[in-house]
Amino acid sequence: MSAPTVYDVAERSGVSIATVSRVYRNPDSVRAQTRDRVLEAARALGYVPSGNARGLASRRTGVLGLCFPDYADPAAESGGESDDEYDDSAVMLYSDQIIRGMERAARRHGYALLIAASLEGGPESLVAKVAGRVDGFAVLARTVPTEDLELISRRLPVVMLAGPREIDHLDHIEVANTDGERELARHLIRDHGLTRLAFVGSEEHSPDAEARFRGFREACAEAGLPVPDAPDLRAPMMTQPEGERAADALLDRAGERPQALLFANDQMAVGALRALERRGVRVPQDIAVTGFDGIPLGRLVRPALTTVRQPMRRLGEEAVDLLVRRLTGDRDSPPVSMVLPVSLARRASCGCG
Amino acid sequence: MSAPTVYDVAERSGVSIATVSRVYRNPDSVRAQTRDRVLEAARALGYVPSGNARGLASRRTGVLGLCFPDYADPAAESGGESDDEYDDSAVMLYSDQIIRGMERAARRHGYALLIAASLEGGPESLVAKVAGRVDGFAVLARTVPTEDLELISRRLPVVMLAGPREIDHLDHIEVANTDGERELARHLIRDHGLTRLAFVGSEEHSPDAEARFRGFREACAEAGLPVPDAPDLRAPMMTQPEGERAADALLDRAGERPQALLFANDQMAVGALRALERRGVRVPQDIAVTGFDGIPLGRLVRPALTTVRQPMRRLGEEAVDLLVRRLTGDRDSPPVSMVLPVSLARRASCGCG
DNA sequence: GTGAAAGCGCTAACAG
DNA sequence: CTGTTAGCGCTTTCAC
Repeated sequence: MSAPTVYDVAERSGVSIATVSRVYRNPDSVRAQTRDRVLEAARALGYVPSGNARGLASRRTGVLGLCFPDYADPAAESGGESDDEYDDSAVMLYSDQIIRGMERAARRHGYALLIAASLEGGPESLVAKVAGRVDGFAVLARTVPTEDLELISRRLPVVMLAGPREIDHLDHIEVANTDGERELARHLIRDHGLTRLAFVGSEEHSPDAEARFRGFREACAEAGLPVPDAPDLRAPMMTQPEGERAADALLDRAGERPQALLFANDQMAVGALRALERRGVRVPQDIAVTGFDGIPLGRLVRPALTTVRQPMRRLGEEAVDLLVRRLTGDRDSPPVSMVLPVSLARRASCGCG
Repeated sequence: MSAPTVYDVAERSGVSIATVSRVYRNPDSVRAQTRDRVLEAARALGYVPSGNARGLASRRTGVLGLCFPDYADPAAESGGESDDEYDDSAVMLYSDQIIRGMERAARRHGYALLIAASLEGGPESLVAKVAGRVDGFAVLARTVPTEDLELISRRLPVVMLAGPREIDHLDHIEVANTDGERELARHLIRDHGLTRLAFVGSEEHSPDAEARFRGFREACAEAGLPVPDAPDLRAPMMTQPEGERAADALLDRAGERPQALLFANDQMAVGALRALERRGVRVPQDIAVTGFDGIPLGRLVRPALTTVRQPMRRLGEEAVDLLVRRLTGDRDSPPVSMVLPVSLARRASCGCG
């Protein structure tokens, strides 16, 4: 009943355990005939090398990891209102895309991928579990307590994804939030001739939203428009319902109605679209709406949402490449901080397409 | 430089390694004061338990696995023609959905998920790698040589996903291909009053396509329509280009033009849509088109594709539940064969919506 | 509640 | 090219 080991295979094929090991590790270092005997015995016994034992002995696992928060999914936050029309089988989450990117890249380098979403703390926390079983791993921003990361990163390569750099000496990859929003606002101003723009940020501590707001300000400054000190509105959370509420609030304000609503993310923008439709305000004729992220849902809604697309897939790939670099010698070159370019998706909600 | 171990922690906190181990495994079995000392020492040293060592000693990893083929993605097969409009960030692949389902379920049960797409064979094959590092795993149909599975399943629980049951004594989950296609055809016949239906299958050995064809036949029989012995056409592969070709071929045939084209999968149906548009044949007015699978792309094309949606997400969840059952005692109850229900998505391409 | 000792199954020098 | 010999870092009886 208990699984066969190298000893069983060695005995059955009349060689030593070292040779069995070699057959699996470096087949060419064993005479073909011997190798075949070993393989045959292994086959007969149903032998499968224990990854744990190998890992223990060789101090490497051949596995890379990814920790992501449960809530890392803007799309998942929509909560109760699961429009059957947009059932979640269609909605690709951030984490899904990162996983895909990492999996591909990992495979190219001969690694497998271990994924885990945040559980609860304690000594048996998520990170510990992952960290103990991989050669290196990526963490989506704010998934893991900084303190834990600090600790773990002393023992194996860690790369932080998205979000701001929380720990100086860790490798870190983010997207060009500021550039993206600046370009988006610039497009609205220059190509559509809009001048009264409103930016909706977040009350939550969101460095991403802040960076985007900075981009917005820069575009205003460039164009000689008034440069706001703070977002026109901060939503309590960056969800669809809050976007809906935000749109209502902004339109109900006294004074001239803005010509464009720039939301810090797509979820809110999609919510806003709904509010505007309800109020009979036409998009983009009466008002333009934009988001940020490039979630697939943005393409499904009407009008399709103009937004800034984040290259999540590439984020995952770069993460793996970085980890592999660290694992293959380059252990102590200075920490990398990489900013991936984003791209503007001009769709109907701003008057394009 | 080398990572601290239980010994280091034990020494620093003045206890034995057994106690250190207990703190991580069963905190309550250690006096609070002792525990805190240990935890503090661990923290100070940057101690992270080695998953490999734990796995070796305890004979369990707390990890479940998934092997999926590289080509498991109907959506990925479209190959060269990457319509920028449908960039892949929007396209959720089967494997992505299964991963998501498995990850969620695994997390609920306290497991992490190890994923790996097929690499190459050899002793160091994909399965071996995964199999050696998990407590049990799921395999997408035809990812892994039957022979290997046969072997491995002697040592740990394996569940096969989708496709037909290749190995009798393995747990197996599939979707209701026959039921789904039957219902789809019935809908065309009863609700839209169509009588000349053409089914496009595959030349490849595809039990799924065959099962769907059976459903088609049953619906025909039920309705008193002629029951074909074989699909009206078998495409060499179930891809978009082949679907395009198939539509052309079918329309070029002598005799009355069919009123509906039922494709064995969405990819082909999407290709067909393109062919029909090119020829100026209107869908659904001149001819109805249906697919099978429920890929997101089907919702983006115009007209939106009527299809049968497979619950991939649930497939993943059920797989995990099954594995966990096997891992918690129920080792030798007879193999399960589960068929998940599918659902009809009536959209514009059949005349609905 | 805590310690001592014996492996878990493999890799990694080092010999031969 | 193959065998010998130590561990890798932890869990697990079994004592105390």
